[in-house]
Amino acid sequence: MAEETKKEDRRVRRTKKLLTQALTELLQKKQVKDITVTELTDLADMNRGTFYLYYRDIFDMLEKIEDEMFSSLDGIFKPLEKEGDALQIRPTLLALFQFAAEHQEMCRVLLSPNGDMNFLHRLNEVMREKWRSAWQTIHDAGDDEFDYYYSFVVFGCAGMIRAWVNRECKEPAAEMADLADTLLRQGGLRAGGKGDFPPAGTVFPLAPAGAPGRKNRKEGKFHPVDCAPS
Amino acid sequence: MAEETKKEDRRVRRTKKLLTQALTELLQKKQVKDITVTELTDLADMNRGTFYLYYRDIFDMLEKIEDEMFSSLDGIFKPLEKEGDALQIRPTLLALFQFAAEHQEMCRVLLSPNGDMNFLHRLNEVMREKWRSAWQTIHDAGDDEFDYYYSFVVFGCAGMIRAWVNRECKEPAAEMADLADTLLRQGGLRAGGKGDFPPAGTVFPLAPAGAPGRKNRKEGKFHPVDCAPS
DNA sequence: GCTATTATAATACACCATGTTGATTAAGTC
DNA sequence: GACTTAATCAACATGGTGTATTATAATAGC
Repeated sequence: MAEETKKEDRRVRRTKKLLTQALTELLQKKQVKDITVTELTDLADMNRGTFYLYYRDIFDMLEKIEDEMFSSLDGIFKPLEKEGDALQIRPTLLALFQFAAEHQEMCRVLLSPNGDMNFLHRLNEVMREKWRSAWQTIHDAGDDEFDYYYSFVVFGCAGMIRAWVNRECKEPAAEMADLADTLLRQGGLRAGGKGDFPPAGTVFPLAPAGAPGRKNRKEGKFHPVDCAPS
Repeated sequence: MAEETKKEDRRVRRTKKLLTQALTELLQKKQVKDITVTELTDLADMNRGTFYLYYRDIFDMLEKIEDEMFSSLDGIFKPLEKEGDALQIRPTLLALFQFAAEHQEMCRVLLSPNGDMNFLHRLNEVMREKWRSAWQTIHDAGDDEFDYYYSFVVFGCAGMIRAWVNRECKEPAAEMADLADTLLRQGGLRAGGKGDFPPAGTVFPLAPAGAPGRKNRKEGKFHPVDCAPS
């Protein structure tokens, strides 16, 4: 990952930065497949040949950007998984949402309709082993169930992140981590409910226009659970 | 959607079918962006110009295929949402997994690393209103929370489907619906657990090599909950 | 079965982004 | 200030694209 410890030439940094900015801008308007190298370098105001000095094509560039994002994500996770230590679900969730906030624009683009499935795939890969230990600690079930479980969890969190960055990360990351934590522990239907939770098999009537709810709602706060200190 | 009620010419059906087959085959090996019209029609053994009679480019073709999939999904959902009737979570989940099984190959491709984010986006749109009523029935929370909730649910289910179709839908759709139902009602961590579920904030120790669990596991069955009759 | 209709094949064409090269100029490093 | 490296510029062959035109085959309707 960090095979280039020595700092890059200032010109290289500048070039890559300009290209990344231009790509981010273009991705707001059009799909990746419709972006040409010509228009990218044109927007970045540099020679087209310069692009090929670093990237094979637009998709390759996107992948390299994701590389950097994931190596930064690894950096966030590392202190949480010292060998022999413990996996902490809440701090891991918090780290994930902080990561999303830091790379807000790119996350918004990558999880948008024009986005990149490979991003989700790689996120899945990265998270997998982190959750396996927690899963095995409390479950009898085998690998198959774990596969479905963690796929649900990671994709579910990605969905939350998608909605969150689309609202420009209005809520603090800690709140999102709390919400995700609650969803994971209490279930999507139960979390935040009124208390009289219907059992499985319950048929929910279609809510009328002036539906109940949303009155005694705490200002900007969801349903905080206590948080494990790091 | 069904703007063409009159049956298409047999030749048209044949052409579209051959093209779809060829595209599905190519998508197993390479990314959408690397597939050319030339090689597609070459594989389908037809003239290149014929492709342009129906599609603008490869991506347009993929989108049209998704159109047909979603209209079929609508067909599955319709009988479940008669006006004035009730939204039934479990049957809806079952319909979703049956839909995925029917379009197994295409779902596998669309949710793969080479897949299409727009597919997830459209799935999100379709499911949104179906869950809102159930949400409002039992929650005080407002729209923001709902956004995060349903994004979590839909993406989470998509993750499960992804893992499922990657295993060639080994388990019956009903089992997957049960598992999803349990995940939604009891939470991802609690579902299938040993009973002594740790409270929020618990720190999970990293599981040792020969971890406990996976012994008294029921053959091919997860954790069935009772199912609401339609 | 015959005819009118329509889809596909066959071929040709201009267009443009691509990817690469070699020489030149500019910028950064030490 | 000299050395090193990055970015520019111009040029080029390549290949897929999208479209048009004509010919041929399959289909649908009666």
